[in-house]
Amino acid sequence: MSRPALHAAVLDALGRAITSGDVPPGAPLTLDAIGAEHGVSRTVAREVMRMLEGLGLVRSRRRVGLVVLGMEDWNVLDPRVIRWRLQGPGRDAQLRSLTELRHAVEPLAAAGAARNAGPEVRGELLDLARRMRVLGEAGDLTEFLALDVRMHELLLRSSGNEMFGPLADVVAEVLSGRTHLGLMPASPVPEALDQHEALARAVAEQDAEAAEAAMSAIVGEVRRALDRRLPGAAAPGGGGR
Amino acid sequence: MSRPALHAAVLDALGRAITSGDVPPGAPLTLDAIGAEHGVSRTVAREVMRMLEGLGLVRSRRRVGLVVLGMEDWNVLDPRVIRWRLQGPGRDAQLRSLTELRHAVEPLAAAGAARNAGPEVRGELLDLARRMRVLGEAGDLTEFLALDVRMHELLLRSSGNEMFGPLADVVAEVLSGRTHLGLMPASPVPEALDQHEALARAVAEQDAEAAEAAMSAIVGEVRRALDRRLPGAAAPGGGGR
DNA sequence: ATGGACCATTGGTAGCACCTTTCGCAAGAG
DNA sequence: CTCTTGCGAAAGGTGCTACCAATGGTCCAT
Repeated sequence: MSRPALHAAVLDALGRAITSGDVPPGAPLTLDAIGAEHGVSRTVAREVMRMLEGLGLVRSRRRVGLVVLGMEDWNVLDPRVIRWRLQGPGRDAQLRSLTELRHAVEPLAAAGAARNAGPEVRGELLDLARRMRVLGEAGDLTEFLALDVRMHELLLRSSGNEMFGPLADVVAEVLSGRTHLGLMPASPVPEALDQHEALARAVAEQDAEAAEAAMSAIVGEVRRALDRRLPGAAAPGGGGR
Repeated sequence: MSRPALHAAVLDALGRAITSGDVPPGAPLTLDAIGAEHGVSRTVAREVMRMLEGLGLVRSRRRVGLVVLGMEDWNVLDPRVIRWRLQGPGRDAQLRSLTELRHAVEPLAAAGAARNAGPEVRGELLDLARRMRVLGEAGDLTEFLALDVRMHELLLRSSGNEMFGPLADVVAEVLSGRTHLGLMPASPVPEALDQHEALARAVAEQDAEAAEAAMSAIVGEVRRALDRRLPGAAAPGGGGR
């Protein structure tokens, strides 16, 4: 609280309100209204507005104020937007989208890591896989989650592609969201442990193809589990509008 | 130019300066300096700073001013950061990274589009492929580029995953950058035309697997062409530091 | 319908009080 | 003489208020 979290607080409130659909697209806001609502001055309201504008959540127009934009204009890849959407009603859809994104990116990242990771990273991966087995079989979900997150982060950041690194936060959110939402079995299934071990070994042996396959298997399994638990929009064959 | 564009101009200048490495990480800026440098008031400088902060380019600290952050903190997925990096010295690396990202995402997006796209989109895709062949064989690179961009955009936006849509801008940048950089042959190779046609047909027939394969072939070819023209960091087998 | 006047609201500037953080300097200890 | 400790001052972001300019809806008059 010692931090001047003034901007952050207002930004968070507005961001959540918009991404949750609480403030629908097209709704008009004004700086004064924001200022009054949150008890801040016009200046800070303006700066918050600039940030929201940067995130594509609103657009500022003279005489009319701030117009809330629709999801098609949002910077849905921005970590803040992701986090906001992950709370609020769009959570399931967001989780599904992010998992598909993971399915796209992580296998390639694993392959890249197999090619680029240094000996230190390779060692840590093996160590992580080993400890995951121990903790997984012991049923310690919390610690298991931490290792899981760490492994994926390590791979994304060692992939040699700086565009993949930031997705580590996303993966962390998805994994922890999945765990805390009770979408995980009480104890990780043995297959998951095997797959992570295979993944770590593939990277350690610099076998890009095997790493890609292993990661693809892991995320694919996650995706299938998600579809099983959250029946919804993914029904194939339905024509769009 | 009718727009005041004051913020935008300063933001652009600062963003380019930072992402190009012209202003190195750790360098100190102050609001007053920014204001004086660009002839704007402190307020504008502050709002620009807030946007830069939102992009992860700088961090504001009391008494010290704005410290420029390193690339690991940048929001490298933000369209503005991408655009800035696409100009300036990091261009090649950026092009390579983005192409790899495309390689990750676009095949899945194509598969999604095959499942989700409505008849209207499917029709437009077929039409696009047809016109691409005509223009490609005529050697009209500019118009060809426009159609190419449109096709990829259509697929990304129809993929049913809202996380993929924003990447359409990225793809557009990459494609146009590639063309304008002379990385394209004077006339598109027939294979590319065939592949795009196969892609459009696969989506039209709602054959997700074929669409994924076709798109993978397209982007894979692009990637290989890029590696051929820009020898560099991608050498496999080299251990990290 | 069309043109013009009005005015709400953002865009931009200026200056102020406040508070945190850092730096420099001085004094004392070893 | 050097190193540590502590204190005070300055620097610079944080937040506020007040003010004017620009602009584009809105609405009225013709």
